[in-house]
Amino acid sequence: MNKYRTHNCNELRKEDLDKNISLSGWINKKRDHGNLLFIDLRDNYGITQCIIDKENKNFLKLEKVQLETVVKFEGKVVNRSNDTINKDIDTGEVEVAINTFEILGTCKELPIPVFSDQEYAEEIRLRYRFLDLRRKKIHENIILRSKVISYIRNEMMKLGFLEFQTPILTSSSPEGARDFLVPSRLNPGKFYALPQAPQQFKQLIMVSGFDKYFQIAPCFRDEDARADRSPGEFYQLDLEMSFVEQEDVFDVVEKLLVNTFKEFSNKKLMYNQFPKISYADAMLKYGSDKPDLRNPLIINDITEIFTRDDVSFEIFKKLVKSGSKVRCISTTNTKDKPRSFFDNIDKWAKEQGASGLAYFTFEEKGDLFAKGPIGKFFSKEALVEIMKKTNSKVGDSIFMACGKQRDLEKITAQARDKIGKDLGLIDDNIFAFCWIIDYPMFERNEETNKVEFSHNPFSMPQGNLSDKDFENPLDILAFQYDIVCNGIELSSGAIRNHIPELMYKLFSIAGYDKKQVDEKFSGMINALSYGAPPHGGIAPGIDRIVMLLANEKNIREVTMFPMNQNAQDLMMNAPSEVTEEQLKELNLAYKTKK
RNA sequence: GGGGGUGUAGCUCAGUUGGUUAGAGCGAUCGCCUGUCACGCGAUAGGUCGAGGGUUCGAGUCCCUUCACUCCCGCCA
Repeated sequence: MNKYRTHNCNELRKEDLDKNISLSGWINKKRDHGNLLFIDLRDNYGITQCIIDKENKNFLKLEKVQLETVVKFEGKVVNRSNDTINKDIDTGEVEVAINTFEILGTCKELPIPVFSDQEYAEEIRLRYRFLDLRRKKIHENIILRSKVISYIRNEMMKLGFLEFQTPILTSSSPEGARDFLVPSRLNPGKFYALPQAPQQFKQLIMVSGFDKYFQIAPCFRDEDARADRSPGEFYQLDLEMSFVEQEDVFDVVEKLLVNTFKEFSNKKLMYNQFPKISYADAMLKYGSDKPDLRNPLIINDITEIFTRDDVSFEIFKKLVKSGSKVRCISTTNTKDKPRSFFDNIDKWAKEQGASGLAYFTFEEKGDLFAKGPIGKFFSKEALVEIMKKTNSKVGDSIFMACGKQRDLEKITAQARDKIGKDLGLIDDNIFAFCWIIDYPMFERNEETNKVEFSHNPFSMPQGNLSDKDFENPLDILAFQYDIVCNGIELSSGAIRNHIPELMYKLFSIAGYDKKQVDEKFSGMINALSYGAPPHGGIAPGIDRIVMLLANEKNIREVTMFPMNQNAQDLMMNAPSEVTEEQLKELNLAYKTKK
């Protein structure tokens, strides 16, 4: 028999009445009636009410024991009278009459209570993460994460994928995020990098003939944190398949995600087959390549309106003449919204650094007219044209902004979210997935004016490219795709370029000559020239999937031991200083910043 | 690197126009209480008001600087 327990704290039922049992766990809560003491004993599995009274010689000692002390109780399972049954816990029909107890682990005064629904400052939660993790909600989130990962792993194996580990110490790559570097003791002056993703390795696995690979892969990027982005490390379901086209990858991932989300959430899926939206369409209609499709609002381009003679909104007309565009959002039946609704949105837009959002409402009093501060600048005919372009009717309102394309996309995308939320148009009980496809291969860096890879340099360009196509590299599309859910980017992937000559060509457009490519990507480019299968894959973010399933807005709520915004682990005290000897051994010296 | 928010007891927070000794709930300690499940009742302890400087007869409150945490922008192929 186990020394500590015969049952866990969620096991005892009516059938166990009169049994002599032992339980071990944490003292979750005490209710001390002076001569009668109730103790809720908690472990990973649940809670059992235990009871002792003054007749027992241990009563006075137990009365003094602190919350969160780890104890072992020996006692008898006894019945609860009908009026004292607790339906909120699984063991609520019985309780344990304590005979003896033993303290297994003492507990000092708590810096944060474990038994409480209160919110606490993150700093203290992270410092005492082991206490925080005892609390119900986050404890369940972490268990959910474990179950989701097991489920995914199981599904992947059923689909014929093999799981492989790839190196954590690898080489720095010139593209992408900032690397975490690790000095090499045996190779002075040289550094490993932690992988931003096992990108090259998974392609090499395909070249090695393994056909279908997956891994719950740690990825390391030294970039600043956000609510949905941990600093340091995160996990991806990294997968890659040989002899596939884009649609084959879509099939696998779509089924996997639909099954996973149906298994672990009661929320409805808006689409069982994810709609496919081209990058260009997404940028126009949603101003973003991660649109929240729960939000029905759509952005329209009405630049043309401002070239008409019967429109006299001179500020916009002038800007349009010098190359700016005008885009708008139409809201349904908002004519009765108070003035403050419109002004708040305009004010909000100014706070976002835009020049504001102009607005008016289509109204009819015998004749069609636009109500609002700028309504008078539009003729009836112009209004009809706007209604046509935006699919609006009388009673609807138009919010518009004017600017350079990129700024305009940004502010209208934010405005779409803001107005959608303000109008209550977003159903929180829905998951709306979509694919974003047809990403451009290259984009122009606005600062340097250089052509750069817009996403992954290893992606396969679309079409049979002739030399002529390379004269306009910005027009080349890639077999590159993202999955988005409720406005959160869940993953990105691509069909890879497995043809070395084509790879050199594309890299040359981004300003890398053959020698540089050979140096930087030696492992890959070399491998591709020894018989590489066509292949492609994707890498859904595990943390964000669990975040959506757990209905959390912050990734730290589904991460066991996260770092804070400054990439510090407050519990383990990382990063920390190292000794002179350690630095010397690594041939390192550092300069103080000043 | 930049912008916003927050910082008062171990924890969560209140603190009016600048005005006497800075409060509450939970937790801790002590006492009372035999059916609670957020048990109840009474008492006690617990504070460099994030830090530094300034204005003022007087600063938790106003001003400046700075630190920490957080959200956002940049960044994140």
